[in-house]
Amino acid sequence: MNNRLLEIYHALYRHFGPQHWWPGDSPLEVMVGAVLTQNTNWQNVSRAIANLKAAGLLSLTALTALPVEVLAARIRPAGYYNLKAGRLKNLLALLNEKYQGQLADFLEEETAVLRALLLSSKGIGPETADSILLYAARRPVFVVDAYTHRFLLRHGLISEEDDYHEIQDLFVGALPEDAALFNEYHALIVRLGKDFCKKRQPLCASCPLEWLSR
DNA sequence: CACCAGGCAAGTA
DNA sequence: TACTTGCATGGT
Repeated sequence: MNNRLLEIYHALYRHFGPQHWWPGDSPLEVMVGAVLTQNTNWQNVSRAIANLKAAGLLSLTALTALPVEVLAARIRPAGYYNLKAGRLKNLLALLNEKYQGQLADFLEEETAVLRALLLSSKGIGPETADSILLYAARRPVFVVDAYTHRFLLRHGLISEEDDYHEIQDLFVGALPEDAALFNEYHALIVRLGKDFCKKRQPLCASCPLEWLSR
């Protein structure tokens, strides 16, 4: 029934080509970006990360030493800056207290352990945790975001009440457990969302997945 | 001008 | 348990 999901992947890949995600030069940058992009346009997140880089602050020690108010000021363009500065501090505290600031050790933990640790940090929910697992730790974990939910709903592949884990299991059940595939698939879904599946456009006239509804 | 964007947690009933 | 609300900037 649901190897539609594999067909969809191939259709998206044919249409858009590889997306080269995640935009981030290091695992730390990916983790910071994952928090900053919560309910926020990536363009705004880029500015915030550029600010941190320009100030030489994109390291675990520098961010740890930085007062939370100063961190908030630097990530201002990403929106919710007070909230997100606190969330980043929570994550830094976890790394410092349980892993002595050794990010590499943290990222080598078993996937289930890593996920539980991330979720225990206040401000990291399922999507942010899974983004970090996939894009920073390179684990075969499928990320479900607002775009994923919307395009599946719009094409009648899920119902309103399906939650995060049910949608995630659809993909995991239908696809080979391959981190590179999950990475590309999620990136392609976001690309589809930006180009064809916005909230405003009721139905995608020139959508590359037009064949689905027949 | 209104509405939207790679969410999450806390408050209410 | 099931809604609702706060958080905030920059683009369309």
